[in-house]
Amino acid sequence: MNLSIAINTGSATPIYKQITDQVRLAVATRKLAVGDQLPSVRALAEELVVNPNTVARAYTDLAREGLIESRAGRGVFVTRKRKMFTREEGRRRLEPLLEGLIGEAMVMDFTQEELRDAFEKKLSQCQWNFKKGADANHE
Amino acid sequence: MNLSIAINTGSATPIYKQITDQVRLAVATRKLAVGDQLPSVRALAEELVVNPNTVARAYTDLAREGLIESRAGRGVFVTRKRKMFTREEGRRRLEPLLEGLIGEAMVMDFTQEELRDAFEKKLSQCQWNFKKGADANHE
Amino acid sequence: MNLSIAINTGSATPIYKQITDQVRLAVATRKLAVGDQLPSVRALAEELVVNPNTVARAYTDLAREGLIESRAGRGVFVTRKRKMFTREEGRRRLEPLLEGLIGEAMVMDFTQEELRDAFEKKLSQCQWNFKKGADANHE
Amino acid sequence: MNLSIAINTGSATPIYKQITDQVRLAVATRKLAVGDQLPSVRALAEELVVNPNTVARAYTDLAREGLIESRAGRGVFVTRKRKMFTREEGRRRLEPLLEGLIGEAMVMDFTQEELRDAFEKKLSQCQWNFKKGADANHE
DNA sequence: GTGGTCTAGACCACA
DNA sequence: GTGGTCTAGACCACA
Repeated sequence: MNLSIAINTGSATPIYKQITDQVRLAVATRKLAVGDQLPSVRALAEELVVNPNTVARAYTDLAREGLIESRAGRGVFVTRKRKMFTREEGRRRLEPLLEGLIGEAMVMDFTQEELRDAFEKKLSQCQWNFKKGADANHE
Repeated sequence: MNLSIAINTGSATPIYKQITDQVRLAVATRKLAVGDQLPSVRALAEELVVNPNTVARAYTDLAREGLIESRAGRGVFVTRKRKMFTREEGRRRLEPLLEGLIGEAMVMDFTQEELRDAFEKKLSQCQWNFKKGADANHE
Repeated sequence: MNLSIAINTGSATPIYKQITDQVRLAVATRKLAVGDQLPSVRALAEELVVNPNTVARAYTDLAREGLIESRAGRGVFVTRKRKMFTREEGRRRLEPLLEGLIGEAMVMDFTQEELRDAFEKKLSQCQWNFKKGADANHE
Repeated sequence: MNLSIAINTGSATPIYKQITDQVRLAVATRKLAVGDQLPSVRALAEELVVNPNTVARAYTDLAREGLIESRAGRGVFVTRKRKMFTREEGRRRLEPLLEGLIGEAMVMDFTQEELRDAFEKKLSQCQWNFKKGADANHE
């Protein structure tokens, strides 16, 4: 299992969110592929030294997003990504993240160029569906 | 005082954060200049019909960032913004926000191009210091 | 607050699901209108004699569906219903419920007519968006 | 033995339930008649490549419903389906399923008409006893 | 041994 | 007083 997650207990972002964010990123960067099994709730909890409930919470969130699927008695698996949300909803959910990112960069005296560079650099590490309309068959 | 803040009580973003974000933006876009006075905690709380604690919390955050300064008995003023974070620290803090944004964009079925467009569009709406240190010669 | 929820602790359906189902139905039958406040997590937990976490879990699910919105320090409110999910996803989620309903009716020796009657009767008590395309302005 | 069961290990529905559902459907659609023999627990487990416990669990459920009967040393047979629930009990058990279906349909942005269509479509794919007691004269 | 649900109770963020 | 997060630990469903 090539999934390595790092938790920062001192951070303001809740642990469960750190987990979901990193799993999503692992999928985006192809570190996790469709069909791959994730560590069991208990195993990951032990590894990260957090409560199993916290890991379960993260997994539940990811499952609700359709990114993973948990099968009782068998484990948790990465699923084929489906188009779940409307365009509208997607935009609505992205907005505060964009504003938060830009606001934070501003506060920390980044220039627009620096922020753009950081953004592009991160983006270049990811390889999720490139082409517009690749999911066109999903209404 | 040309500061106009709009609070959306229906929003998921906490009120105190709506205030800090808008003050920061007002400074970034030069709607507020160094030395300008902000409304008092009580005055703003009354104007926005929110709890004074909430305004106080926002002002405290802004003061900690070095963006405003509260001078006892005289009021609250926009101050020279000091650099609080090293580049290194800044990047470390930006990282999870970038990752969160990208992960969410993937889940929301955006393509990389669409995310980039949304990012650039948002960025173009801001007009904060383009060049490093542009703030410095402002005092 | 005209919301009355009845929990059956003996049932196979988890408590949190009984809560979400009944809140959804209350919205569908217009017992709850947009903007209405739901009982606080603690209040409902006390009323139903269940753990606050269980109520919180139900509220979290409903919030993720976009049916309600919880505002820290203020309470939980019914929101304007938005189109969140793609048609595709909607169908996918409805399928097992339809199959479960029909299968259960079959096992219990209902005739198709009886099931249809029960279905239509329940449906007639609901009054959510009637017209096709009422949500057309979304996407 | 014209019984063919297809297991979807990727599905959210537990395997044991996939089995019971398909056996019930086979009986309802007359693919399985009273007196027909079902594969043994071990044989079916091997055929489906699932844990024998899982098949046993499914058979136990079906036996409890009175749909099949396991005769020691001889095998498992389809038996006359006895009515296990009174109308009253039946309706009580159907209620939450109906409410769950309708609530979910609303959340998924279906109109009442669309839900009705989906319901009728699904119903038309089943061919269980149309008339009350049609089962009785089958023995 | 898997994951899912629930309780009891602590502590924090927000208003 | 709101809701949100996390822990510890029990018990159940499933394989």
